[in-house]
Amino acid sequence: MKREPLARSPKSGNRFLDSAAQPLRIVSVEEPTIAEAVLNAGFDMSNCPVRDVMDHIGGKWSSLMLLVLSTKPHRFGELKRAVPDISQRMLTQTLRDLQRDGYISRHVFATVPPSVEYRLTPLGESLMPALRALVAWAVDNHPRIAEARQTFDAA
Amino acid sequence: MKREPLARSPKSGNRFLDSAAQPLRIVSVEEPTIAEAVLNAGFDMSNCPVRDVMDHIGGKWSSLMLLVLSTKPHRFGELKRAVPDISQRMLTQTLRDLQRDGYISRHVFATVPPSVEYRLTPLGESLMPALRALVAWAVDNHPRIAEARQTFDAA
DNA sequence: GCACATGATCTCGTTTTGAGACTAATGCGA
DNA sequence: TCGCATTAGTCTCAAAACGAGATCATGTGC
Repeated sequence: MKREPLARSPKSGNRFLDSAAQPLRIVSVEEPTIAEAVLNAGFDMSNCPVRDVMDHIGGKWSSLMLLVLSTKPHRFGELKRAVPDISQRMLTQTLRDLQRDGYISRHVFATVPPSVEYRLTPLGESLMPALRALVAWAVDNHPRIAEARQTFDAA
Repeated sequence: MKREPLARSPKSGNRFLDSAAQPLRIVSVEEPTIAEAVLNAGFDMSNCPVRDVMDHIGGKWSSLMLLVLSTKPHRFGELKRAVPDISQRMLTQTLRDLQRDGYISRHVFATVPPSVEYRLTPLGESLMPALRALVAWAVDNHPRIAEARQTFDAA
């Protein structure tokens, strides 16, 4: 259990507005509250869906799983072989989290040995364009990132 | 040990499928390898840029930082206030990782007390459209996810 | 019997994250 | 002048997440 820590308690709340009461001295630019920043980004912070969603699909294996499942449904063992360096433990957990959030569905076949198939739900499908866009960006800009990293590490 | 509290050592920074050290096992006969799956998704797995990039911008705070910085440059303290529930330690680390990968730049002003400003680089800016698309999706679909989660937890 | 394959869980140890105290030089009020 | 706040971080320690491997139940082929 204890699968909850990922879901931040709502009352650990973000008080974005108290910053408005803090005038700055040195660099006199007034700062936007998180509410503003986030509104500029195009969403409402009131119940912070961003972190709620991003923390899940941004998990170490989640996006990779979704990507693999977007090609066709996979069984547990297929996924394990498709992503060789995921531990069985994390595979189980990632799949369950994805299922819990409604991105994928799980179908058990009472064969012997039993087999379990995972596939994207419509909700999961609807995420793919945005996810692929991010992946495409990653591919295009990976060299630049590698270069920046090298430069940084040299210093 | 390997405390290295803040500076992630360059060598440990690449623990995701180091393509050189751990070649993909193309063992499966009947199912698509990760390489195939990922090629279908539109990129080359040979040096796995996806996890390399996704694991960073998909980090717990990275995307939020980028989002906030996309509105305007921020100082350290501003960021801290803008995202009240990030610890100073994680803020420092997130910013340094982002800087290392070339998403943001860091400018120190020798005022007193000293101030440090962070801002998006052109590379960071170029990521924003894709990131915003993901955020937009998150906002649009958050209710569905919450519902799925509730349904799942009920069972 | 015995090994094998399935999907999943348990235990253990390592890595990453979180909470909070602590640093430096200086400005401010009392 | 004492004390306290400011700046951007660092340090320590505990908690959480993660990884590797063993284990489980069960039926098939040998």
